[in-house]
Amino acid sequence: MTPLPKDLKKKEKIIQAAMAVFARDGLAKGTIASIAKKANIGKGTVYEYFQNKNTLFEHIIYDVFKKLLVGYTEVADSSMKPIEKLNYFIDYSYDYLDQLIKDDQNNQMLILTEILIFSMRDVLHGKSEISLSKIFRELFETLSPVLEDGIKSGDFIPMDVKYFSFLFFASLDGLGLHFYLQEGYYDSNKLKEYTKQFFVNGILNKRGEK
Amino acid sequence: MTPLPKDLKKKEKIIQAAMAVFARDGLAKGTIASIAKKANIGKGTVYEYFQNKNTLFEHIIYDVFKKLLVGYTEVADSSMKPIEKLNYFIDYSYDYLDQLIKDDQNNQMLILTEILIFSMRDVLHGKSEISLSKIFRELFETLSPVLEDGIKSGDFIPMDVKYFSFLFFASLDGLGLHFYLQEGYYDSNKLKEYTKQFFVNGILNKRGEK
Amino acid sequence: MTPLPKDLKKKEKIIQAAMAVFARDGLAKGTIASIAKKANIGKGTVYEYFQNKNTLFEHIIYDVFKKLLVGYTEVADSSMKPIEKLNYFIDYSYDYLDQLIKDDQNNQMLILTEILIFSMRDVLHGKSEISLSKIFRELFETLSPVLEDGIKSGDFIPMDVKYFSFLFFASLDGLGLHFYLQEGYYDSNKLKEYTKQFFVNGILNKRGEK
Amino acid sequence: MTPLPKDLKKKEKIIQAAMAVFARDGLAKGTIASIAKKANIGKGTVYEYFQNKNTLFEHIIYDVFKKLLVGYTEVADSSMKPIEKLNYFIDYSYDYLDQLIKDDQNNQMLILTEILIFSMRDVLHGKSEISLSKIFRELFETLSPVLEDGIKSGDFIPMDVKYFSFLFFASLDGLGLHFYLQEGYYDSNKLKEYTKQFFVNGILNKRGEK
DNA sequence: AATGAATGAGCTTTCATTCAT
DNA sequence: GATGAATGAAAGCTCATTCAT
Repeated sequence: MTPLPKDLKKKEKIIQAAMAVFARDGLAKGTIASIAKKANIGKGTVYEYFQNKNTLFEHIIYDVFKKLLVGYTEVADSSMKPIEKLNYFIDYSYDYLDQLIKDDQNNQMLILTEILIFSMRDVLHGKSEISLSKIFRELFETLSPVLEDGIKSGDFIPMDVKYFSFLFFASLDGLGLHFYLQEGYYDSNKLKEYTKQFFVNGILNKRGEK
Repeated sequence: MTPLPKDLKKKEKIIQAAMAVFARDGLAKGTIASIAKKANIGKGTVYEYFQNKNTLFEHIIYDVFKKLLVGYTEVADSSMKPIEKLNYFIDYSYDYLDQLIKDDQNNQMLILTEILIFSMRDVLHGKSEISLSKIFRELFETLSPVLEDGIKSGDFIPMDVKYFSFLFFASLDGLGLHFYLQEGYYDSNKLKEYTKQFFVNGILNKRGEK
Repeated sequence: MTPLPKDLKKKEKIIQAAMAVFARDGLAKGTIASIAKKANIGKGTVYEYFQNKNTLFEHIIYDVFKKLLVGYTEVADSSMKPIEKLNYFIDYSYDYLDQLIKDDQNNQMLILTEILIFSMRDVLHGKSEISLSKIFRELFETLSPVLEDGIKSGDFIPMDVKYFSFLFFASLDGLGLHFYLQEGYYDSNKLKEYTKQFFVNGILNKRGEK
Repeated sequence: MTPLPKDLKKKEKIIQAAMAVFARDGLAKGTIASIAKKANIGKGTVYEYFQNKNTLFEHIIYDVFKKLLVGYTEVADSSMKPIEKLNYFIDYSYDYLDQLIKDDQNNQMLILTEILIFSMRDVLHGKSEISLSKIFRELFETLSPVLEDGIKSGDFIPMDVKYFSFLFFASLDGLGLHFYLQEGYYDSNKLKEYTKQFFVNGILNKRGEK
């Protein structure tokens, strides 16, 4: 692979530093100064790469979503059967969650929540350039083709895939948030099994049961 | 009804104003000045009732949870059958959500999210007096006795009520958050039905089906 | 003795409380609120007895000086011989100092310094009603008649009593201040002896020495 | 002479401005805003050079003491005889006092008093990093070697140099304070002579008088 | 391109003082 | 007379952003 051009590398370094800082201190309390320090660059340099603090955060959002999209799309595009895919969506989500929570350095879980509230505030004030709710929907709908396949093949019961996808991701997000908040009070594997019980069994077409 | 004593009224007025401001601007960006202005009082008066900004926010948290707890506890304590209660938990939640979303004045949905992120940050830094994760669990566990009754009566399949309660509330929270974020892109009634399909049907003991 | 009228008693109580607070926190940082609390009265009541914070402090100054004046005047008016009186001025001063320093409650030493700096600032801005430098001179000049007597009787060498009085009190003040500041690093009795050596011996008319 | 590097110059400028402001208004009432204005810089810039208001004042203390120490040490290290040195200590002090009083711009006399009360308060609360009473003692003890020399050479009577040094400086400080307070009511030269009479004659070993 | 010194708007918080009760 | 709730001016301090180097 060709190495990233120097500029991109520095841009990436700033984003990484900013994620760590915003996660620790929040978007409002996190300062450009500490981001610059963490990135080992000058304060002014941040402004060479990003218009302002908000823009920087929007780039973080973009980055986070890109990574999420790639991950879920890979699962959706894999050669597994629909049922396996759906199970894998859940496994993948819980693994991802575990990984986010373990990432003490960057506290990505908090970044996700900052993104959430930033997006909600954006709905209210509508200041940012990009439509954040649309980006969320894009993510949700990585599940839709899987569901459609499953319905076609008769594995899943008929349903509105748009709604199920939303239900699936929104629920998982809530679960992730509160799981983090409860700091190991609940067992991740047990939750995963319950989640599968509802979301996978809930739409399985139990043909053998007739 | 006897009116609230004058100071309680003013304290309440401040909390209402603060909720509106924090919802609109966030905890960090929302200023005491604008809270005071919205409450039609002097800046200094806020400090007569609350030690500082954070304490004020913690009072809001307390208020919000109290209201939630009372609501769900009432449902749990009602004379309905377990299945009806579970359904009603969902109906109640969606009604509550609708009401929160419609409350343009106070944007309570955003307050809930601010509470969420405040709590998560609290897990990270552990500064506040009260254990916020415990308060959340208290809320979750309003559902537990309902589930236990249902299991005893044979209406529900055996399950770990602690986990199901968590799964239920955490998912509903995620759904609420993203439903707000999507601003009517999804239909609330359709979502409600789907939610019931998974959470109610998912634990029904289908005796008649053999 | 007839008891003080109720008002005077309360005025006195406020002054006592104010002295304690100003000594501990300084004139600028000491608050009316804490004075009122210490005096067990309402904040507003302070303003019934004193126009404002500065006036209150000026009353303290007046009180402190009155006490000092009375003390030194008593010594000056006593039936001792001039040499004994001069010695006693020093003894009295050191005893007073000891007492001030031991008064942990009120830290009167700090009050004296606050008065000093208040007076100096007054010289600069000239805001207060009373001439503070004149009040200091009044205090200084309690020593003058003693000196004049001593000169007349031939006990003391001829000198400008006005200057010696100033020298005497100003030096003692400096000694008191720095003695307090050094917190027992120097021994009070040893200092007292040195002080006598300079100030008493320094003006003795050593007739027997020829 | 090479000019000070730019930042040292600005740091110095801030200290000068702060001295003027604190002298005029006191440490508590003097504001960062007025310091910045006097130094022709922005408010925030003050915080680029000093952590906070107290730290700034501590730097002033350090500066003032350094200057005093250098001055008295120079006298002590000069090639004069002990008696001359002692006389010169007094002359130097009165000259310094004259100069402080004449410095209308900075009112250094008031700064010294602010330092004094700051130090006393520090004894009470013990917040500052540096031991202020120790710094005062360092200053006092610039006189000690002079006295020791004089005793060895037989010029001075035997005495505890530590105590005499304290007595000397503490008295001079008191004299300075009250001289300032009396605004020319007393004549500086006459006071100087009296001071010499007590402090120099007081310890002279009058060998020829037998 | 990279920097960090400089800045002032803007924040939280304190508190002397007022005044209705 | 006594009170303390209410207030807003005023302060210390922070930090996003700019800009000369």
